[in-house]
Amino acid sequence: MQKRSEISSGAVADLTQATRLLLDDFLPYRLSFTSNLVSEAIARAYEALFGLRIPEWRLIAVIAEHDGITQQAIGLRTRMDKVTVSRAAVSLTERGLIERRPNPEDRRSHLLVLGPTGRRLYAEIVPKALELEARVFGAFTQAELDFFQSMLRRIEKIAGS
Amino acid sequence: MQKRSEISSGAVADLTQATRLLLDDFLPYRLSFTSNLVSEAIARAYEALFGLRIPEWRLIAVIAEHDGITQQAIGLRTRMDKVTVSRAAVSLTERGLIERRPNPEDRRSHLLVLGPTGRRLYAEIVPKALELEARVFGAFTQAELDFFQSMLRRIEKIAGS
DNA sequence: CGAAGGTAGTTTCAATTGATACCATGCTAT
DNA sequence: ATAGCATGGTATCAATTGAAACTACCTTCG
Repeated sequence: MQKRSEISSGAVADLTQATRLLLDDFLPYRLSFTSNLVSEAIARAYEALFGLRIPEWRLIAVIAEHDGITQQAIGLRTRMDKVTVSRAAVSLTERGLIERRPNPEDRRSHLLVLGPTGRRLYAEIVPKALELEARVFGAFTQAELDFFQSMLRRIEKIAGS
Repeated sequence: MQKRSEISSGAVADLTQATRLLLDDFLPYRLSFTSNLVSEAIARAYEALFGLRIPEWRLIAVIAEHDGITQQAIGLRTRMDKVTVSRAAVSLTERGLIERRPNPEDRRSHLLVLGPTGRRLYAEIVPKALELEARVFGAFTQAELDFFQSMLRRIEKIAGS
């Protein structure tokens, strides 16, 4: 397969060249493509195993890691819309997985904590999540994974500003 | 920041450990997070610059690269839903950017080609797209980018089956 | 104080998405 | 040939999403 020339070089000049095969090597596209593939697989698994949708699972994870966090802090951290966070929080509360405690410092907000049931569920989820991760990323060396992680974070820094 | 242990090792055993900081280093999450960040930036730019949504821009790119492709082939190649492809094709036809020729080999399908206007637009889009790409990925060396690409493709192979 | 403006979270609504059903055409086997 | 099943593409509908308006509370400043 032919390779596109370097991104930052003057590759653009030769339109005939650029006209062929832009999309396949276009990194934003490639990244989105791969991410969707992985996300779909994960989403299906969570839905089937625990009846959780992605935002719900993320809330559980974040709350488990940061007990008593507020919804808006979750939004900041995960970049989920506050509406999405709100809906997931309501749904998880209804299912008895999390509790919303009043925030003594600000009565507009709630502090979210896992209830006993939620904590138990989380303990079930974690190994399963790692297993799913390993199914996709288990074939790579630790060095490759570290590098991949660090690249993702560098990209985030650049794109997120 | 504490680092999670290796994926494929028995890290799961220590729940106290796993209970902290699962999400931030969880690769499917990280991947989706980064991808969304980049996609949003790109989508905004295309919308603002050319009035194109992502599926439409993808169609244009694929058609430019594969003149006379059918909708279903586009769906296969890009993993876009056939409904999404259909809508984008209709919209682009209405805007006079592409033409749908009858397929002599199968009267159910159309062969999509860029019209003159579409071709001109594509010629404008390409350099802009490369520029956007460079804005996010320009800080990396070619070796890093190649490696990143190849990892994405390996991940696709594993997750896409 | 209390008016003015800001923020946490929810509700509402419109847009986007994808599953499903559907139509027209194509293919295969009798 | 034609009956029966498969496929390209479109239409319909229900679910998901996020923008904007709204409510309740908080903060600042005259």
